[in-house]
Amino acid sequence: MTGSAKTPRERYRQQVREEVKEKAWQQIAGTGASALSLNAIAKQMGMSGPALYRYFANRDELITELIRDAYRSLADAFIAVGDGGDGGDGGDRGAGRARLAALAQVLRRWALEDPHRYFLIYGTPVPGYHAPQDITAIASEMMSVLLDACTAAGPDPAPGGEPHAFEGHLAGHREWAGSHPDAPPSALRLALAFWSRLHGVLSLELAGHFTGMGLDPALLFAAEVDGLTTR
Amino acid sequence: MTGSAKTPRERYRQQVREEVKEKAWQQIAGTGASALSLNAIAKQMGMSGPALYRYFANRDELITELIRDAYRSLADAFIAVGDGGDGGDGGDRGAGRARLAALAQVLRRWALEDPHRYFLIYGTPVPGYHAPQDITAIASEMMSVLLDACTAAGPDPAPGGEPHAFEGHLAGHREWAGSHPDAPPSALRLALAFWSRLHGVLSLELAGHFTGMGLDPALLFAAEVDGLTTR
DNA sequence: TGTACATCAGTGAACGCGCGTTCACTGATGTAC
DNA sequence: TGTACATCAGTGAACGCGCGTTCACTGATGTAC
Repeated sequence: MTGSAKTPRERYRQQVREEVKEKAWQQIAGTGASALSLNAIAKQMGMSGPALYRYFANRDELITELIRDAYRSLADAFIAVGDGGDGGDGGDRGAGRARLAALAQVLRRWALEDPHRYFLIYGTPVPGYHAPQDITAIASEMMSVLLDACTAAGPDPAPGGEPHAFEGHLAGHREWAGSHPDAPPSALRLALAFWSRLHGVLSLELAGHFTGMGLDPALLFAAEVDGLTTR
Repeated sequence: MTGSAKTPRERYRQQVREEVKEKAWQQIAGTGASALSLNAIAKQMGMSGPALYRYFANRDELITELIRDAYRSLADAFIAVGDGGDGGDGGDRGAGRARLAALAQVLRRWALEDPHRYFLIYGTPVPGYHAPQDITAIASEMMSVLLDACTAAGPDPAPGGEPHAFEGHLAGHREWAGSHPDAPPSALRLALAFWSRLHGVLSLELAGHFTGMGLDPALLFAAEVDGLTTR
C-alpha cells in the first residue's frame, strides 16, 4: 500500500517500530501513558535502552506516533461505516439515522476495546503537548464522516417553528465543518450533540464512575443514541 | 466548626498542611497531577523534602486529600444551590427546572475555575487508585442534590404514552439513588443525562478539543442545558 | 563468485537528574511541678 | 516564676531507584566493482 519496493532493512526497521509501539500499548494499558518508559520497553523486547534511539528520536516522538495511530484507527473505523451504508446524499432520513446509530456503536466498541487508547485521545490533556497538524487532519476526517450522517439524518425542521438559538450561532461559526459547507445548522448541532453526549457517557463509564451504581452503562449509552436518532 | 479548642501546635500543623496543599494545586495546574512531587513542594515552601513527612504519611495520602477536597468543594457548591432554592418537594416544575439550570451553571463555573481540579475527579483515572469510602460518600451527596432537583423538575409523563426502555431498567436498578427511593424513573434518567451530557461538553472543552473549531463552548453547554430543562 | 567498503543495528558505560523515603540528630516549643 | 522534662518541627546525609539521553565502539548486513 504505502511505498512499495522496500529494502529488507527498511522492512525490518518498520517491523521493529511496530513491536516497540505494541509493547508501548501494553505498558500504557498497565500504568497509563504518563508512566511510559523507553527503557522499560527496551527491556521487555530484550534490548538495551539506547537501541530504541535507532527507531524513535525520543520519547515524545513515540507518544505522538501512538496518538496518531489511535486517531487513525478510530477514523478508519468511522470511514468503514460511512462506506458501508448507502451513498447518503440521496438517502432518506431513516438511512442517515441508522448510520448515526452504527457510528455510535463503532465508537463504543472501539472505546471498550482499549480504554487507555481512548483516554490517550480524549482524556486529561498532557500539559504542554500540542498535536501536530496531521493529527488534527485525521480528526477532521472523522468529523466529516459524522457530518455526512448528520446531514443525511435530516434537517429536522424545528416543530415549534423557531430553530434553537444555538443553531443561529452555528450558522455563523462553521469553520470546523469545512468539509460540509452546505450542511444545515441543525445537522451541525446534531453532530456536536452526538460527539459530546456519547463522549460523556463513555468517559464516565471507562473511568469507572458507574461502577458500584448498579446500572448498566450500555443501556444509558443506548438511550442517548436513541435520543439522538429519534424525532 | 470541627473540633474546637485547638492547641497552638495543632493550629500550626493544620496551617502548614493547608499551605502544602495550596502549593500542590499550583504544581498540578502547571504540570498535571501525575507529576506531583513532594520534594518540589517542599522546596517551594523553603523547607527540606523530608519535613513534609511530618504532615503527610506519603505522596498518596496527599493526593487522596486533594481529591477529597475537590469533591468537597464541588459538593458544597451544589448544596448551596439546593439550599438557596425553594424547598422542592412542593415546588412546581418550573422551580425544579430553574434549579437544574442553576446547578449546571455552578458546575460549569466550578470546572472553568480550575480545570486541573476538574480532571483530578473526572479525568483519566490513575491506574490502581481506588477512592476511599468517605469520598464516594461525598459523591453521593452531590447526586442527592441533583436528584432533588430532577424530581422537582417533574416526572415528565412520556407524551407518547410508553416510557423509554431505559427507564424500565432504572426502575429495577436504583441502588445509586438510595437517598431518593421514591424518585420516578424519569427523574433518575434525567439526572444521568444531566451528569453525562454536561460532563461530555465540559471535558471536551477543558481538554481543548473545541479550540480552533471556532464555536463557543459556552453556547453548546447552554444548548445542552436547555435540552435538559425544556419539554 | 569474491573481495573491499559503507551502512546501520545494537551494546555497555557513563552523565546528570529527580524521585520517594528512612534515619539519627538539633533546637525550639510546650507541659508539669 | 523558675527549673526539668517531654514533645515535636525541621535538617542534612544517605539509600536505592529509574529515568532520558549521549557516546564511542563492535559486529553483522548490504552494496559496488
